[in-house]
Amino acid sequence: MLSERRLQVLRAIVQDYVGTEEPVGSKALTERHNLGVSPATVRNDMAALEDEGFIAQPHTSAGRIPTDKGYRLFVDKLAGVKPMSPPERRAIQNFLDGAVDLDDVVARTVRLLAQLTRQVAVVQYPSLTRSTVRHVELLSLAPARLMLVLITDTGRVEQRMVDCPAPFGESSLADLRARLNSRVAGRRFADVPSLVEDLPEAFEAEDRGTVSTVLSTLLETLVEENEERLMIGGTANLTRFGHDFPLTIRPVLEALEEQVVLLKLLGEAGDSGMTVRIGHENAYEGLNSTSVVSVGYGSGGEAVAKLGVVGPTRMDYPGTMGAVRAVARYVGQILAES
Amino acid sequence: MLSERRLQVLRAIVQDYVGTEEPVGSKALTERHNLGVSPATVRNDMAALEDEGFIAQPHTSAGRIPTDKGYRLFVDKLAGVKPMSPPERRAIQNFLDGAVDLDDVVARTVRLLAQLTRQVAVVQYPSLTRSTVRHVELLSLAPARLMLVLITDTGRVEQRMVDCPAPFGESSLADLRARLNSRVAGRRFADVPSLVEDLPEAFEAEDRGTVSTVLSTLLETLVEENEERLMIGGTANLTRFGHDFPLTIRPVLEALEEQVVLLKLLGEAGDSGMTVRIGHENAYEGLNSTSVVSVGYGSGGEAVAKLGVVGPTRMDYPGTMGAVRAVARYVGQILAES
DNA sequence: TCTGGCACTCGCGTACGAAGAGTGCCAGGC
DNA sequence: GCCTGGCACTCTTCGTACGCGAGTGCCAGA
Repeated sequence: MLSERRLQVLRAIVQDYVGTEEPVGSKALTERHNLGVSPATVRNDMAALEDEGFIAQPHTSAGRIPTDKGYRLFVDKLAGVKPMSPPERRAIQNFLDGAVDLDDVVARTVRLLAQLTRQVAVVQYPSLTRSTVRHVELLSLAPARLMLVLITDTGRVEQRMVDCPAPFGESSLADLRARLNSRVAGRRFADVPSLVEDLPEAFEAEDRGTVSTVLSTLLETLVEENEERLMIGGTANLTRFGHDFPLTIRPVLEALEEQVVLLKLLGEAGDSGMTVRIGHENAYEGLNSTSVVSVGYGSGGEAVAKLGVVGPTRMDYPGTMGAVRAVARYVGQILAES
Repeated sequence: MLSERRLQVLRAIVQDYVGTEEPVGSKALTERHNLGVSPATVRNDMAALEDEGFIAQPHTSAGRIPTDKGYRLFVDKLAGVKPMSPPERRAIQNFLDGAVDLDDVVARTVRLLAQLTRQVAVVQYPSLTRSTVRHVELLSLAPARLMLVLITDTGRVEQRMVDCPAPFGESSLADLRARLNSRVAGRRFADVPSLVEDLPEAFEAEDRGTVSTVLSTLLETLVEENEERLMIGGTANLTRFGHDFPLTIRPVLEALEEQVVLLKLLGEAGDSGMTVRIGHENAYEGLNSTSVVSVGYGSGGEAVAKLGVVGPTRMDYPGTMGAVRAVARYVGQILAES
C-alpha cells in the first residue's frame, strides 16, 4: 500500500506533467508543490512509484511521467470532478438554448464540448431504442403505396415508403392508423413488437397482407434507426497532441472515421455515471495513447445516448470530466424541454 | 511564350515532385524522362521557368518545386484527366449501388472518394433549390395541428409541423392537398412560390389563414433546407500531407470543421465542369497550401450539389480529377435511379 | 525516516568538417 | 543560335565531438 505522501507525489506528478507536457523531476516537484520534504525524499518515493508501475521515465536521467496505471489511480482516488464555474454554466446553457432542432442540438453540443475541453468531442444521437413513440402516421401516396412516418419523443422523425401487396382503402388506412397509435403511442420502442403482433388479425383477410407489410416496415425502422449516428468535432485539437505527430495522430483520425469503433467505444462505457478509459484500457489499438471520457445523457432520468471526448492520456481529467458531465446534464435538460 | 520543351520540363518536374515529394534537379530529370537533351540544357530551361514564376527552389542549390502558378499551367495545358480503369469503374458502381437511402449514398460517396484519391473528401448533400417536388403530403395530427411532408426527386424527405390559426376540416385538408400537388408536383423548388401564391383565394375565408400558414411553412422549408449540409471523410489522409506537420494540418482541420467555409469553397466552384483551385487561389487562408478539386453532380443533366476533394497542392491532379469526375457521374446515376 | 552530498548517465544544443546534390555560368562544338 | 561538358560555388545534410544541465541512485549521517 502506498503512503499518503506517495499518493500526493503521484498527484503532483500528474498535475505537473499535464500542465507542462514534460517529464517532471524531483526538484521541480518540491519547488512547485509544498510537500514539506526534500527532493531526495521525493526521489525515493518516485522510485517506489516506479516499482509499482505508476510512473515511468522515458530515458534514464529524465524526469518521470505517469503511466496509464498512474492516471488510473489518479482518476480513481486522487482527483475529483472539477465543477464548472457559474459563468461557464451559463455559457453552456445559453449556447445550447439556441438550438432549433435535434440536429442542431447535437451539432452545438459537439462544438461546445470540443471548445470547453479543447479536445475531440463525440456525441451520439439520442438513441431510439429507449425512446418512446410519440406518433405514427400513415398516408397513402398511391393506391398501393403508403408512407409511414414515425415521430419519437426526442423529436426525431423517420419515414419509410411501403409498397402494399394489394390496394388499401382509405377507411382501412384510417382504421390501421388509429389502432396503431392507440397501441404504440407513448410506448417504448422495445415494447412495440409485442404490442402490434396480433394487429393483422383485426383486419379483413384482403388487408392483412398490407397490414403485415406496414408493421414489418415499422419494426425495421426501429431496428435500423438503432444503428446510431454520431457527430464528431474539434479534430483540430488533435494538433495539440504531442510532438511525435504523425504516428500518434493518424490512428486516432482513422478511429474517428470509423463510426463503428466509436460507437463501440461509447457503448462499452457503463450505463450510469461517467466512464474514463485510459490508454490501453481502450480496446481499439489506435486509441492506445488516448483517453476517452464518456457519459450517458438523456431527456428523462434515463440515458438515451452517450457523449464524450477523446484526448491524449495526458489530459486534465478533473476539468474534462467536469465539462463532460455539465454538458451532458444540460443537453438532457434541453431534450426534456423540447 | 514557353517553348514546347520547356513545357515538357515543367510537366516532368510536376510529375516527379508529386511522386517523390522532393525537389527535383536537372540531372534526375534527364534520367527519368527521356527529354533528349542534357542536364545543362534542362538547367537553362529551369532557370527560364523560374524567371516566369512556374517553379521555385526552396533553398539555393536544391532542386526545384512547382509553384501554384506552375501547377495551374500543368492542370490547364499539360495534363488531361486520367480516366478510371474499367475495374475501378465497376468498383465505384458496385460500392454505390449498395446504398439504401440518401444519407447512405452520401456517406458511401465520401468514403469512396477518400479512398480513391487518398485525400480528404467533401460531399455536399443534394441541394433542394434545383430539385423538383415529387410530392407534398399533409396530414392532420390534431384538429388544429398539421404535419407537412415534402418529398423531393432526390429522395429526400422533409417534414414540418404546422399549427393552424383555426381548426381545419378533413375535406378542406384533402382539397388543399390535391390542389397543392397538382400545382407543384414535378416543379422546381424555385418555381414553387409563384405557383402557390394565389392558392388561399380558392378557399373559404375561414380556411384561408390555415392555407396561408401551410404555404409559408412550405416555403420556409424550401429556403431553410437550402442551408446545405455536407459530409467529410478521409481526414486520416491529412497525415500524408508533408513533413512540417502541425503547421500545415491544423488550419486544414479547422477549415474542415467550418461548414460555412467548405460550402463557400464548393459554392465558388463553377457550375459546370470541374474546378481546380490551387493553393492561394483558395480564398480561405488556412487552405493556402491545399488544392481543391470539385465538380457538380446531380440526378439529371443538371448539378444539384457539389463534391470534391481537398489535398496538398502537390497532388496527382490527373488521377484526382479522374476519380472526382467518375464518382460524380456515378452518384448522379444513382440519384436518378432512385 | 529524512536529508544533503556526490558521482554517474543521458539528452540536447552547438560547432565543425566532409560529402553530396544542385546550380549558374562559360567556352566550345554542331 | 542552340546545345553540351566542365568547373567553381553554394547549401543542406549527416556524423562526430563536446560541454552543459537536469535528473537520478545511492550512501552516510542526523
